[in-house]
Amino acid sequence: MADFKNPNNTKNGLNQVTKRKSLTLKELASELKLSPTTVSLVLNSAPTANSIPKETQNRIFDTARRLNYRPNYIARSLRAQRTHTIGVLIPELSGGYASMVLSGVEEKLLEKDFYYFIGSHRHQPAFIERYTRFFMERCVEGILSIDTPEKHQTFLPIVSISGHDDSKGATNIVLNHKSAAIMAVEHLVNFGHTKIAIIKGQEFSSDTEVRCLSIIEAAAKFEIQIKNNLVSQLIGNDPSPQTGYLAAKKLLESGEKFTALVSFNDMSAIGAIRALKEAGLEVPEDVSIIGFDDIYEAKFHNPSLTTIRQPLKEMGSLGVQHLLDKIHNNIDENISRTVTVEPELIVRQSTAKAKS
Amino acid sequence: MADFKNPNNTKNGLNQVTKRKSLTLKELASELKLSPTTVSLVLNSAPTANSIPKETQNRIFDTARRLNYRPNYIARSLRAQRTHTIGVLIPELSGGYASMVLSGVEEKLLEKDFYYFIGSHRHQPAFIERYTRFFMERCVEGILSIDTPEKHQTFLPIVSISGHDDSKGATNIVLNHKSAAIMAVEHLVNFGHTKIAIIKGQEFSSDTEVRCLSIIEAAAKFEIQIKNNLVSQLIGNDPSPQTGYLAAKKLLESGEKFTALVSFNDMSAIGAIRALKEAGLEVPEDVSIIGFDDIYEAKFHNPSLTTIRQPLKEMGSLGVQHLLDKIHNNIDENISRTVTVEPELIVRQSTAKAKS
DNA sequence: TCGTTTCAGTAAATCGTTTTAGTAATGTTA
DNA sequence: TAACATTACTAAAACGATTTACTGAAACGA
Repeated sequence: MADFKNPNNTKNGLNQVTKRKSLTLKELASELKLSPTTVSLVLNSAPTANSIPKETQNRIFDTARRLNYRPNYIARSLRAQRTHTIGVLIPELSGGYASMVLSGVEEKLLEKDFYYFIGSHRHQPAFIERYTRFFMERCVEGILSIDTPEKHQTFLPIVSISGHDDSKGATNIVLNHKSAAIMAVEHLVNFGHTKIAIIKGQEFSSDTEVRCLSIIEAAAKFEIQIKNNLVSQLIGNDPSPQTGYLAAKKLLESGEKFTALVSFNDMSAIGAIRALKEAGLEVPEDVSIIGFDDIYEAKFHNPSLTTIRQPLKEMGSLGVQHLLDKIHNNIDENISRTVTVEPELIVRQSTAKAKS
Repeated sequence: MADFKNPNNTKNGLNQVTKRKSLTLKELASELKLSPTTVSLVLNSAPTANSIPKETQNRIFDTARRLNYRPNYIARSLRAQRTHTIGVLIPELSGGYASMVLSGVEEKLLEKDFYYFIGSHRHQPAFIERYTRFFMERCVEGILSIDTPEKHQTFLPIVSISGHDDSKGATNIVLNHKSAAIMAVEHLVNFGHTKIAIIKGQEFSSDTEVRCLSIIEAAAKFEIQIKNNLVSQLIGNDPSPQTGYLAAKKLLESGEKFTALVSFNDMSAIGAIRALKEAGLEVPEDVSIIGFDDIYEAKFHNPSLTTIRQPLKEMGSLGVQHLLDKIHNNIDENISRTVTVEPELIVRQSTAKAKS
C-alpha cells in the first residue's frame, strides 16, 4: 500500500521529507536540544547571544547549515513589521524604456538586500489603483512610481521617476528637459534645419508635455517657430513602433513641409522612419530624425538613430537609492525634492545636413 | 513642543493617524463591539457565519468599508500557509522575448488572483541558486522557469518554458522546433537558397542546441548540407543586437560563401544585418535573413524581418495555467508532461530569391 | 559567608490573521 | 418538562519567527 505521508519515498526518505516542507526554528531547536530562543539569538547574532559559548554557537551554525535551515520570511515579516520589499509601478514591462530603468532598480535593490513587486498598469487608472492597494496589503515599505501619473494619497514613502508628483514629500527623479531640448534643436540647427516637426508622446505619458514644450522653447531660442500642424501625437498604448508610424503619417498628410523630426522616443522614431520611407522620403537625406532614450535597437537600426540618451539605468538606481533613504532614515516627509539627471546627445546616421 | 507621536499633525489628526498604520482586525472588531472571530468569519463568508443575522453582517461589511479595512496579507499567509505567489525565473528583463512572455504570465496571473516575483539571473548559476532560495524563503507556491537551465531539486511545482527540464514531474512548454525549422528552411529553399548559414544561440540558452540541430536536420531533408564553418554562435550576455553583429562578422571572416542566414532570434538578426551592410552586402539582395520570435521591432526594421514567430505571450499564459493546475489540483507529481506550441512563419522583406 | 556579577540559557508574549471548539440563551419537540 | 437544536456569538490555539523578561547555577569580591 502506498505511503500517503511520504509520496516521494526513496531510500533516503527522511532527507527528502525534510526538504519537502521546510524546517522550522522549533524543529531545528529540538534537534539541537536547545530552546528556539537560543537558536534564534545566535543565528541573528543578537547582542544577547554574547553569553552563549562559542562551542554552542558553532554547533548551532553547523546544524543550521547541515539541515539547510532558512527562516520563514512570512513569519519574520509579521513579527518585525518589515518586509524588505518595495512596490514598483510602471506602465508596461515591454519596450526598451521599462527594462532599462528596471535593470537599474533591480541591481540597486539586490545590493541592498531588498526586493520588489512590479505592477504594470498599462496606463489604466483602475490598475494603478488596484496595484497600489495590492502593494499596501502586502506591506511594501515604499513605492517607486515610474512614468506613472499618480494621485494615490498613501502614507508610504514614494519616489517617482519621470513622474512630476507635486504632492508634498514626494521625491522626483527627472531629466533635465531644457538641456535635452537644446541639445536636440541645436544639433538640427547646426545642420541647417528650420522646418522642424515634433511627435509628442501619448497624453497619458507624464513626460509628454514638458518634453514638447521644452523643444518649442528651445527652437524659439534659435528663432525657429514650430508650426502647429507640425506637431503630431502618439495615440493608444501599443508599445510597438506602430504608434510612431501613424503619427508620422499624420504629419505627412498635413502637407506642411519639414526637414527634421524630433520624436518622443526611439520606438516611435523607428515607426516614423517607416512611414517616411513609404512616402518616398529618405532618412536622413530628406528628413533628419532624432529619437529619445537610446534603447538597444537605436544603434543597430537602419539608419542608426541619432538620439537623446536618458541615463535610464542610473535613474532607476537613483530612484531606489532615494526611496531606501526615505525608508531607513525616515527623512522629513514634508520636504519635496527633485533630483535632476543629465541627458546626452548621441549622434548617429539618422540626422544630416538639411536639403537646401 | 513637537508631537513626536504624530508628526503629520493636522486638524484632522486622527484620520491621518489611522491611515498611517493600517487598521487591524482587532481594532475593527472593538470598534464594532464584536469579537475578531465574528468579524473574520463574516468578512470571509465562512459557512459558520450563516448563523449571524443579516443585520449584523451588514453592519460589519459597512464598517469595514467605511474604515477601509484590508486584511494584512502577511498575517493571513502565515496562518493559511498560502501566499498566492509564484516565482518567475528569467534570464533578462530586457529585450523583446522576456517582456512578451511576461505579459502573458502577468495577464493570466492577474485573472487568477495570483502574483509573482521575478528573478532575472543573467545566466549566472549563482543567481539562479540565489533566487530559487529566495523564492522558497518567501514561500512561493510554485516556480515558472523561463529559458532557464535549472537543476534545482525543489519540491515545489515547476513548469518550465523553453527549458527542457527532464527531471521527473516537470512540465515543459516547448515550441515545435521541428516544424519551425522546416518552415524556415523550406522558405529559403523555395527561394533557391542552398548555401545556408546559422547563427546559433549562446551556449547557456536552453533552446540553442535543439534549434540549431532542427535546422540542420530540416536542411538535410532538402538535401542541403550546412557547412561547419557556416555555423556561428552568439557569445556573451549582452541583450543588444551586438552579439549578432559579432557572430555575423565571424561568418564573413570565414570566407565561406552563403546566401541565406538563419539567426537565433530577431535581436541577433538585426545585429547581423548591420554586419553584412558594413561588409557591402545587401539584405535581402545578397543575403536573405530569417529571425526568430517576432519582437515588436521586427516589423519595422529596415528591411523588415522575415521571422519565425513563437507564440510567446501564449507560452507565458499556458505556463501559468499549468503551474496553477499543479498547485491547485495537486496533480500527480511524477508525471512529466510536455506541451507543444506551434510556430508561424512571418514573411517580410529580409528574404528574397537567391542570387544566381 | 553573603551579595553581586556573569554565564547559559528558557518561558512567554507578540505580530494579525484564521479556525476549532466551545458557550450561553432561546426555541422546539416528544 | 427534559432533551435537543438552533442562534449568536466568543476564547484560545495556531502559523513561525523575534524579543523581553526572567531563572538557576557558577564565579567572584569583600
